[in-house]
Amino acid sequence: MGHQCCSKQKVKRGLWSPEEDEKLIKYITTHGHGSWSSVPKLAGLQRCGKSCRLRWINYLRPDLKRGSFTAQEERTIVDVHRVLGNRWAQIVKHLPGRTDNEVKNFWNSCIKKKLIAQGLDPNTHNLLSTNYKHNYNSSACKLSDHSLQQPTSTFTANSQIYDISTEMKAPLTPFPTIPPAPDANPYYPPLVHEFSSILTGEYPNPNTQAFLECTASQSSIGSVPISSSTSHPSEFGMSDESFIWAGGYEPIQSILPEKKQPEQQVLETENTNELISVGQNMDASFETTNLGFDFVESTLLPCGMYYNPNPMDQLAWDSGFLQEKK
DNA sequence: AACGGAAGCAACCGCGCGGCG
DNA sequence: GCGCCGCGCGGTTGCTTCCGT
Repeated sequence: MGHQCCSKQKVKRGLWSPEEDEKLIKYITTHGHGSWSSVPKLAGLQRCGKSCRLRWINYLRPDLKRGSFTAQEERTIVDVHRVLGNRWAQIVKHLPGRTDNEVKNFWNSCIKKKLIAQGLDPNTHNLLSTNYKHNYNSSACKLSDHSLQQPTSTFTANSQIYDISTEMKAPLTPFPTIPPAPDANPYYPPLVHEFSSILTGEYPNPNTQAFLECTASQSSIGSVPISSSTSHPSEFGMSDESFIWAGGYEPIQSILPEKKQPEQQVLETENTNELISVGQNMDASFETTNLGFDFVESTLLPCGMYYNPNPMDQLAWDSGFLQEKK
């Protein structure tokens, strides 16, 4: 049975041939898609409009990013999914060049299994029972596990800023309980409660200390430094890859930050691809601050905790400079 | 080399929503 | 208000490729 939209036509189904692709590309790049239902006829295709639309959006669009997901994209997906659930169309808005279908497939084929293998319920992102985890361990994804070894999160405050305001499934419930520390869970690396103490700690690499002191000393609310950073680890001879966040799992209660102008928060992140994309995400988030929501600084943690990341933390998270890799 | 199961991914299906007459 | 239509979305299917035996 064909689609409703094309029940009167004889339509082809299944995989698209290169010739069909060519016809569709040629038509849309020349005329735009307009009404999808009329595209097949006008483009000379024996397909239904729905199929044309899907083919264009998921495969032929020129702005698509091909190739496997990066660790950063993976973290973004997890972060946003934690807030939105399976709303792929919303999730994919935070992954330029990706399609909802692609993200959905990636989630189902890989991330979901990774989360389960780590003892996390992929639906709720909360801890699973031991038995459940055990039962799924054997089916863990065999794809690259870079994200398991090196946290590279953007922490996507942008997506959560926007989506919390408009689409959050449940209200934030700050700190019902503090869960035990998961074992080096890459999806939920610890956050910055001990950030300020780190600043006064001792580091084998003096550059680390210098960088931390320089970049995170602007101001603070409570024990949480609120700062903008104009520095980059590389300026202190630090390699992005040489540091990872590996602290304890100690969430911090959200403290509403001072209202800050978005421009003040923009990081200079041109030095690595990783940080460039951080900057892009941050820029996107700043746009949403125009909406005037009070919780623009909030983001979610597992188990209903939340925390307000600031740009310094964002950078810290991504470059992983807070502690040296063992 | 052959086979079977698992994984990956493109495409389909059905439903809900919004615009319009 | 109602029905129709087109579109977009999320879930699912099924084909292809990969990988271990």
